[in-house]
Amino acid sequence: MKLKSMDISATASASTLVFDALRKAIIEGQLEEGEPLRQDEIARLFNTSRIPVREAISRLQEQGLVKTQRYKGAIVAGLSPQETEEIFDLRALVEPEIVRSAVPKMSKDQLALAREKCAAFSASTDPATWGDLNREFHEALYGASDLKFFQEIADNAIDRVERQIRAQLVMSNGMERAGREHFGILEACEKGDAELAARLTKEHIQGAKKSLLAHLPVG
Amino acid sequence: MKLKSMDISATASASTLVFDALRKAIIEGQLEEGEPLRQDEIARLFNTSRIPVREAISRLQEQGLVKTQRYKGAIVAGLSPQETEEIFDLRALVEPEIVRSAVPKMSKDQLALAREKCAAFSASTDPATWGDLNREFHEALYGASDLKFFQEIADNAIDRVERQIRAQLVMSNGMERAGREHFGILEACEKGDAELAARLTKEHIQGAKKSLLAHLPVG
DNA sequence: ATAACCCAAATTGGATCCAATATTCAATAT
DNA sequence: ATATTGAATATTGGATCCAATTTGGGTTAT
Repeated sequence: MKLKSMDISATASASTLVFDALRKAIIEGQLEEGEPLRQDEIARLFNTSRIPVREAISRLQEQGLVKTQRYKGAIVAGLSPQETEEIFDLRALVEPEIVRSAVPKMSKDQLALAREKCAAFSASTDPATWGDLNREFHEALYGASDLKFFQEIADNAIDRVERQIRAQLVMSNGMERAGREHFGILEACEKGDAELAARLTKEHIQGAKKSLLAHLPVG
Repeated sequence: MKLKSMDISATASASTLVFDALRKAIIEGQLEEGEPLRQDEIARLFNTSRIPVREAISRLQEQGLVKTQRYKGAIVAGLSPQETEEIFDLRALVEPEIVRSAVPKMSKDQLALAREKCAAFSASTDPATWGDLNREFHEALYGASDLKFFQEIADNAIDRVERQIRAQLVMSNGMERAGREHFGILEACEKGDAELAARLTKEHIQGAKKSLLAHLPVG
């Protein structure tokens, strides 16, 4: 009998590793907005040449996470208040559709996972983990949806405002409100009420946007 | 007095040139779905090395226009009927919002341009130009909107289904219907009726989707 | 002292070369 | 005849080197 072919190694290419690491560093705020990305420095950090670094940077640019200028290099992209607002509007348009399509397809296991993530988020007292836990809850909710392009867009939109989301969570009662709203969305999913879940998701995002804009320079 | 530094040349980088050329070739259907992109061959075509080609391909992959496999290279990405349907659903969600936001901001000149593009589309008898003219009309409509992320998404979505759009236009009465609907949308814009323009845009996209799916293998 | 200028250092863009992997096809065993 | 093996070829991934451009500091003229 023949053995099943299984990719033991599954080693990603160097450019992908660099891409993932830089993306993570940017959305987590370890690299500040406007900070230049020096190819040579990054290459040394990852023990590679500049070739994979350049490929990673060009992909990051395509995702809007960095901006590059010819012969001047790449810097971490930032968002104006208007741009931030637009991204939240985009999320408020797209993500309710993802939830609506996901609700009728959620399995017991997926609901259990979502409930677990919801609880973990509400229980966490370490601000450093809030961003990840928030995202894990939303991903658990969206996982049952088969709208993969919608999810791509939501993922990228969240990437771009991840820093603002984290700021919003630590703000005033941001964490408490998010926890409450998550629970409401989860309950709607458990009841199988796709319309309600979609509406609450939209309100959740719009609420986050409002509370964020209220604390922004221009408003 | 010193001269202002102005980029006379404004020469784009080789990777950008390759990227633009490949993107154009893919969405226009000159490169067929599934066709492999050989780095060496493309490099020779553009008189460059493979480095800029690889950068271009990685950006195309990020946009979903090609798929790559490690050590196997890139092929032109295709869409299943389900994926095509999802992209049209995404367009039907996003593009009406762009039009809605654009209507109150349209200048006389922009309206005149849109009318011109609308007429050019309806008047054209050369199927090879229909895709471009269709796109130019929509871009003229969307131009006044300041929702740049929404437009990025619409542009990419249209890129991915450009081949299907072209097919839809040459199908049965696709061209005639599109011309009529374009005119309706334009009239709503000229009246300043943003709601109507948005609704007609949504129906325009949903109609194109339906007529496309009706002629697709699976349906 | 200040502004214009010029040259060296830093940085990016691209070309060439080498390594790793996949593919093809002929040779061989069953 | 068919399946398997293995070497030759093709192709991609990455490293190193060179060219083009920007940047920063020192020099000089006013």
